[in-house]
Amino acid sequence: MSRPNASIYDVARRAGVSIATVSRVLRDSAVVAPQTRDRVLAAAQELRWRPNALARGLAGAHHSAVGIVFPDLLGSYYAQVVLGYEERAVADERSVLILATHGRVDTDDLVLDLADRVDGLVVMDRTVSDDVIADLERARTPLVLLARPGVGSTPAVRTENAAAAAELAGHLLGHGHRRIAFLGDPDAAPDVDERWQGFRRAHAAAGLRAPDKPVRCGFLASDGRAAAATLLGAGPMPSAVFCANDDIALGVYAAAREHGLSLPGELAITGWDDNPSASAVTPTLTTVAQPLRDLGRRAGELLVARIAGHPAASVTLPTRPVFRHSCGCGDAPHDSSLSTEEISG
Amino acid sequence: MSRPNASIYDVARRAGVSIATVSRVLRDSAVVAPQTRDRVLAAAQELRWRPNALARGLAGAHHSAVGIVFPDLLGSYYAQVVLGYEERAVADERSVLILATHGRVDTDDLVLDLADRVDGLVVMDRTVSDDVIADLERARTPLVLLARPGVGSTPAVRTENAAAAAELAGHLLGHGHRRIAFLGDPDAAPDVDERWQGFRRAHAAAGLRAPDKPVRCGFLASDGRAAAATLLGAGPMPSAVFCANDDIALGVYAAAREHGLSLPGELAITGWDDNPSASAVTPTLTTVAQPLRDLGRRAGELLVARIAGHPAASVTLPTRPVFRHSCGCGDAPHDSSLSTEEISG
DNA sequence: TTGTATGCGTTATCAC
DNA sequence: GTGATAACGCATACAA
Repeated sequence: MSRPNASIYDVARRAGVSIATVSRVLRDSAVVAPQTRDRVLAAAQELRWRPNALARGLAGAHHSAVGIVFPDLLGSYYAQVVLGYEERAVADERSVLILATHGRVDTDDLVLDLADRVDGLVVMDRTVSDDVIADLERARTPLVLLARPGVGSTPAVRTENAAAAAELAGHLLGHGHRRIAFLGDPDAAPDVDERWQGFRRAHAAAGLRAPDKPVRCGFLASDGRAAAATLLGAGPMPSAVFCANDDIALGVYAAAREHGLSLPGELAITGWDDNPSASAVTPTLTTVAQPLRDLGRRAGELLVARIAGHPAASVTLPTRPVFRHSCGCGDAPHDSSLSTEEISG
Repeated sequence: MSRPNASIYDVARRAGVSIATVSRVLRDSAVVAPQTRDRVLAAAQELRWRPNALARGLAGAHHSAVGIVFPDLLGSYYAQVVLGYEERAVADERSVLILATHGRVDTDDLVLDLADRVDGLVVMDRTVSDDVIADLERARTPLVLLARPGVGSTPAVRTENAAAAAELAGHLLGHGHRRIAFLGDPDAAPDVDERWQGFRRAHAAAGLRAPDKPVRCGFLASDGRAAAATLLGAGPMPSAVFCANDDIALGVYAAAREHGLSLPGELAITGWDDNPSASAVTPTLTTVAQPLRDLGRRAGELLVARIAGHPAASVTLPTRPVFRHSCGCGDAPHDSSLSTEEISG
């Protein structure tokens, strides 16, 4: 709204046509005589006219924009997902509005406001209350859930967690580990909860007893470091640590070194995400790769489809354990095959 | 645009008042009789009415939104800055639109489109051509530059680079290093260029000869790793590596280990940014801390001021070298004082 | 204190 | 092919 700019009327006048014609050439809809078209284009150019997005939206009943709500951008996870989403949205000629909830509590109103400015919305994790989700659905706002289970008829885009977690935990168990700590907060995100479930399932499948509860901590390296410091400082030491993500795992590396523990000999460690740094640290980190960028992209795709009125079904993207050195594997790290095929429905 | 919703007319009718009155209570502007106000509020509630953002913007000639253009969100840098910006914008009741340029070349049009949907714009690095910057200024779009020099009367928010780089390089020189490689691409970002200048200045000040040119590489750990692999594989080995950011430095750690080099004994390393992982790796990384979140916040602040019509001057935020172990310092890491006071103008 | 009327800059439905 | 003109939903002078 910075330009006290030319309007469609000015262009029409200068080109000697009506605004209807200007609108037509602008959207190259309908048939316009080539020479008329050229005159309009020339006039628009000379006046440096750019159609007003607000007016266009009001008249056309659409924003040409989509939104996404996420907790924050710390760590490598959200940034990648958001980037994939943005890419898809822009490819569809839509602007993307973001809303980070941080630790804010008054989030509901912000989300509702955001919803008023877009044609559709992607909501990650548990950033938005189920009440608001329901309100939005009731108001017919096209919605796609990301990294959280679908509710009602709202589709969700997710990555597979439980099976991969079970495979990874089973692998650790196979290495002979009998005291494996789980670092991460199942209540912090649905994904973590599913990893925790898979972790327990692997123990059960092996006829072993999993720890009663996880060692709860945040998603950052500093969180993992603090949690590990406590863990390693008291009580019976675990021989392995299953971390909810790579950042946490990296924090555990630091804590383990401070305790003079050799890795993976005295402490095996696994992460999740396959960060760029996962393959750069020593020992290289055994983790689970997941298509973060695609995750965002698919969410954008589903949303665009819903906006167009097409039905959209939930999708679960496959994940893949990547065995490197930190779990105790030797010099021949190998990748597992996909833990799951892509699932629709 | 999902709700075939109630309009201000519906609310007015239901409350038995005119739309002007509804508008008044909505913005609680002017004086409205308490009981009238209550009736309107009740009607709005019952109809679940939410004012149309497009219509509001069109009538009021503003978007209540701001935008930001950045290259991507990889690494820890941009994400933090964007987060700070978003926070500030939302505090001002503005939505934030993002545009990542990735490697795209047709960026100019996207930026112009974005500009049509916001009240003001922040542009990072060299994501936008100077031509477009000029166009935007000419069109009176409030603009703030971020992590790049100001142009004309457009204010910029930056962090100090040259002095801190000189201090850091001088420190390395003080440790006795005589072959220090610079890893990073001065052409990739103005900040990197200034670090390169400071790096050279320190050599000159010590009467020593700096390398003729930098070892150019991208911003990611993988880039640093590849560059370091080449560097360490051929020619005379440097005894220290000055990296343009922490991610690059982490990549160098990996390459150094593959070459069997002990750190920092056989190779000293410094980074930039003070990532969360900088203090978690072994040896802890000597780097330069800069207030990323504030950087974004200040940009938002300046932009909001400009939008309000206030004059806004450029700002340079202070940075601070953090000496840890990777540069060869012993067990008593210490922080330097601020490299600069905050500078306005 | 409240209502009337007009403008904001498009799109789209009609005629011509 | 092109031109009037009515929405679109709200804000706001101007009246009352």
